[in-house]
Amino acid sequence: MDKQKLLQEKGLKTTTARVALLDFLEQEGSPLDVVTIVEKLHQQADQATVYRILDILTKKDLVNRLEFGEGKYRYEIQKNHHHHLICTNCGTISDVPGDFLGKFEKEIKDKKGFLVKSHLLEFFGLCRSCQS
Amino acid sequence: MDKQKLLQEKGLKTTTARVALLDFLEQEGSPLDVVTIVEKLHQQADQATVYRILDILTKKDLVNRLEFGEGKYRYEIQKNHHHHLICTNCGTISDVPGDFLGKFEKEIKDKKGFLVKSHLLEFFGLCRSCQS
DNA sequence: ATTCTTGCAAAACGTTTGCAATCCG
DNA sequence: CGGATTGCAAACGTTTTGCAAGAAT
Repeated sequence: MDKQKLLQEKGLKTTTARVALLDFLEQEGSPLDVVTIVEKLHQQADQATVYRILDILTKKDLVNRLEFGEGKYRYEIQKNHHHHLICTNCGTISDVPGDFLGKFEKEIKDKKGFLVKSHLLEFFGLCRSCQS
Repeated sequence: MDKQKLLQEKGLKTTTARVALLDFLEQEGSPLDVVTIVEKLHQQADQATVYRILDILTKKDLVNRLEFGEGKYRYEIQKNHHHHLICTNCGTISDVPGDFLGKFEKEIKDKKGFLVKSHLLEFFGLCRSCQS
């Protein structure tokens, strides 16, 4: 995917830091915290810059900001709607596809009058190799 | 509910700070952040103490720790399994009862081999009075 | 040329910790 | 009495911000 075009479409200037960050997140796939991102980006962007880029990319929906109850944020490249399976033993994070809450959100609208715009759903447990 | 008994059952000493905090959270009902709790507790407990109490009460399942993507934790008194409807306009938080994910968690186990132990689910949108 | 973006350093914010004093059982 | 709990202050990790320099359109 052409990162330059992606950025232009969102009205953002093309900079090496932004392209590097997008490339990196795309290649990684799973949600990472900022310390890790800065480390792996290896000098290509200052920490403050990383925060600023992640912030603006999140607002432009190119990146997804998540919380896993760790007291910090994680970021991943935007993809099809999915949730995460977080292994509380080894820390591995895998994706689980699908948006199966639509039915329930309609129910909420009907019964409570609350109009759901988005939701946050993550699963915690044990991955296959950590069960025994 | 008798807070002293509750604490004793969990092997915790009865202190004025703990009882005050439990009373307060029970009376409030919805999830609050620590600053708010300390404020409303009005001198009945230091901030560090509040953190420590919330920590231990969370571990003992008397209190529930939540994250709403705000970069901080919120705490509520433990009640029946439920999720939250968070109005992104006025900030009001209401409960929505029910644990309807069991079916999907079984599916996850069957298809992915991942054993779900707990989940995190919150809904964001507009409450009845903020739609127009 | 003008506006946007970056690096650096400092600050802000939420949370945790060390230690001595105090309280509970 | 002895161990658990607390207050205070300091430390910590994460995130944000001010400002001057630099880069993109």
